[in-house]
Amino acid sequence: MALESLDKVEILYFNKILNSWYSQNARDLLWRSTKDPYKIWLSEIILQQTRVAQGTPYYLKFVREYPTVFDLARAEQQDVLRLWQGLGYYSRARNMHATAQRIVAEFDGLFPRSAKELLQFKGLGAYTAAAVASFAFDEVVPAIDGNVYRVLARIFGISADILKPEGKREFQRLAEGLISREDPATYNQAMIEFGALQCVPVAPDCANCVFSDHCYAYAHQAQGRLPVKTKKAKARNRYLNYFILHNHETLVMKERIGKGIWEGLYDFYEIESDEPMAVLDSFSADSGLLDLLGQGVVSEVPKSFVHLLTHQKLHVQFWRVDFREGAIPDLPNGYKVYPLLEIEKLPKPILIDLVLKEEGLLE
DNA sequence: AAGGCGGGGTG
DNA sequence: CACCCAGCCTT
Repeated sequence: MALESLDKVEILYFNKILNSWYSQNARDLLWRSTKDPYKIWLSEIILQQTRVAQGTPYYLKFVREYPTVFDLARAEQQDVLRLWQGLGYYSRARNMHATAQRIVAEFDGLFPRSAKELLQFKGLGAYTAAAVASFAFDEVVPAIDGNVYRVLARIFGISADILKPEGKREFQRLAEGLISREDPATYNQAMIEFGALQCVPVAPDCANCVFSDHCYAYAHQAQGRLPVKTKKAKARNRYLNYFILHNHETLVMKERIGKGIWEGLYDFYEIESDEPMAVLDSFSADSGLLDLLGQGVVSEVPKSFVHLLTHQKLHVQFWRVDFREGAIPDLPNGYKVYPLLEIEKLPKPILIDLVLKEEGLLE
């Protein structure tokens, strides 16, 4: 479709095609059959940068464990993180918890009804605020996520960078013109669904698309280069050495404090370097560790893993260090001894959880 | 404006 | 292997 000549008739035509497609192809997703703003908000936070298939089990767990915003607000942050474990981007869980507490304390548990008001809460950005206001309260605001950017860029041939503010404004203007005034919620759901099912990132089936006669990208074979997104830096390497200090019934762990990956989660005694290093070199950087190892028994050869994050490539080695009877001595600040039975309750990076299970220290 | 933040699926 | 995913926050 030609963007310059977009008029009322074309907008109506666009919505007619989109609605028709959606009525025949929409998936039956749990959070679509409710108008409860709490559940809609919960689903949107979980689905940020997360596929439906991956997020659905977590949505079910959270709705069961915390059926209302009051239940979530009352929970301990550690329990919320534990339920979130494995989903990634853990700041989402911390922000969601803080927002639930604000909604209860300042708004009697009632979500404000406009996207503009919803933006004040942690974890609610432009997309999520619009999604909640539209889905729960039928506000006429376009919810533009990665799917929608892709659909708009391709059909209308827009080459503005979707990661830059200027580009976002251009898509925002276009979407504000397209959105249905009569049923904005269905319009938003349909756009997102169309991007997720039909106008997919790689190798879309354009020959069998309801917009094939009107799509700029199909006409110009530009599907591969639209939308335009500036590239992100390559992942940097990090080298983590973990020592699993334990005896028969206890295990040493620490909470990750402050900025960086896995904030608020628990892992083991750790030594890190920016380069691959001989194990002995790492020890010399930590005299306390030498003392500890001297009093324990390094019971297994190291196990190594490569754990990929979007922005970091972690090269991780684990050692088991067994202490016989009695206490594990002289731990540095932050490290604590936990009974094995309590380890299960702690929120942990998925890699740490995996190793604990492999080592038979956790069910 | 740029960088940081998880984990899993797909070709 | 690269690329992507119902983005947001901090600096």
